[in-house]
Amino acid sequence: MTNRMAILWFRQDLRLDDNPALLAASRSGLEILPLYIHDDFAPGSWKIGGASRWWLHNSLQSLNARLNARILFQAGDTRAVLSGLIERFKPAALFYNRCYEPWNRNLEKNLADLFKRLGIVAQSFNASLLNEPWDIKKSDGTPYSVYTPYFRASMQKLNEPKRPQNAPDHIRFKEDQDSPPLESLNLLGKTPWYKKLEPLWSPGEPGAREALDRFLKNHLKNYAQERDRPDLNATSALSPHLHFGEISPRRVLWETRKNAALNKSEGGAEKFISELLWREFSNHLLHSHPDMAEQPIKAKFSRMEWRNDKEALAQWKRGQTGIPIIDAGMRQLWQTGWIHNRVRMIVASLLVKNLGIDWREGERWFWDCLLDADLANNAAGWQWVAGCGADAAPYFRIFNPVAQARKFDPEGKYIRAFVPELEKLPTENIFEPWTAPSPILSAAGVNIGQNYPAPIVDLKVSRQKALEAYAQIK
DNA sequence: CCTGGAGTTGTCCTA
DNA sequence: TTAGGACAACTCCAG
Repeated sequence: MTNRMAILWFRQDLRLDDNPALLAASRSGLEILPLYIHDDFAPGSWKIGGASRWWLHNSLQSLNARLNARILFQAGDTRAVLSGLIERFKPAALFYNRCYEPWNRNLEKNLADLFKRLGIVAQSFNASLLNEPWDIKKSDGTPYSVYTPYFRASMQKLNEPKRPQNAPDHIRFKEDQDSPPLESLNLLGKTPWYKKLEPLWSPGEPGAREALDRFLKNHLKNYAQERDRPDLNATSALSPHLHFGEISPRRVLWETRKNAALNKSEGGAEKFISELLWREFSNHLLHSHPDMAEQPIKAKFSRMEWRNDKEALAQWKRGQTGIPIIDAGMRQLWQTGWIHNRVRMIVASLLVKNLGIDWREGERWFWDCLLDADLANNAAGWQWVAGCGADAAPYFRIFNPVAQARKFDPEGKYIRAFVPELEKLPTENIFEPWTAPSPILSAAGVNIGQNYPAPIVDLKVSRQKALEAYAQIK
């Protein structure tokens, strides 16, 4: 005999607003048992990274508080946990939202069989994307590989978007269960390195909504102009919130359009929505190229011979390359768990094109350090920079980190924030301190090779080498 | 099947 | 100082 209860399985949808699985569960009239399973079963290098673990811990804590501390926390094999709970509670139904990593897609397929065998009604929903990756197709039925036509096709579907659904007024929980504490998931390591993140971020649904509102109020209007400026806090920084599903992309789209109509911010809104669609496009690509995180989309790139330079890689990771904008970016990543998008491109370009190191090394480092580490977005970004993506930059497009810094950090403010040893250099010298006259260096207390490294790579020479290497595999 | 237009994010040189 | 063209062709996509 079945209980009048349902399991609501939370995954990358840690919110109450516009959460279709939660809504379906609450409309079912059944008593709800909210469940979270920590099962770090991703293959190879894709175990959840250190920074993401901190975010997840805090996001779960926030969600649990919003659910009257009713979440049942479980660690272990998802199939085993679910079958055990189904045996024990005999729920009438199970509700969850889908995930899109290949291993999660496979898990969901396997679970469908399990649920069938156990005779339980399971319903899954899309809470993470505006469109399902497989719903956008060219007229011949095949997936897109170029962004712009993908964008146009998606926008047609989004002309009449579904209105985001508010959280249910009332949730009827199943009677008290003994639940292991959140701490039993062991998401936080012993070293409290993550203390430094606490003043910077607010994981959880309320923090996500605050970030959206702050962005729309202060930065949407000028987004098209200011989005590329790492020295301004002009981006939404919603990426970690979106990754963990603390805010719905439909909510973001809806509120953006509302704000744009009220404040005549159409230009900024269009650009911002286009960024939201890049997230969709990455998931579209991941769906048509499930091995995209490991293998170049353009097959000829498997012929590329990358340099195995452990020392240069380590210097890049630590922000000790001697190129200020690179070091600022890599230190921002290490210190804050996030990098401005423009700077992601610059540091990635240096690693892949100037240092000649395999893009997958950078991809893995980002995976461990980023709070917004997301398989589809991370892989798509790295493949784009490396030139092996479906829709990549022409191979001769190699960022010059000095020119980029001059253009997008014109006063050197961003560099000074993360590379304090260069703080006192005049702005005209801060972008390439190795060319500064020695009296200026001394006056600023900078001693190249002593308290700030000499550049580990000659930008001009390495650019030429990269052009040749890329010409080779054409 | 053919055709033409277009393709996130750049750099460097020249006039 | 600044604006425009070269860098290279190739693939994608819509009609």
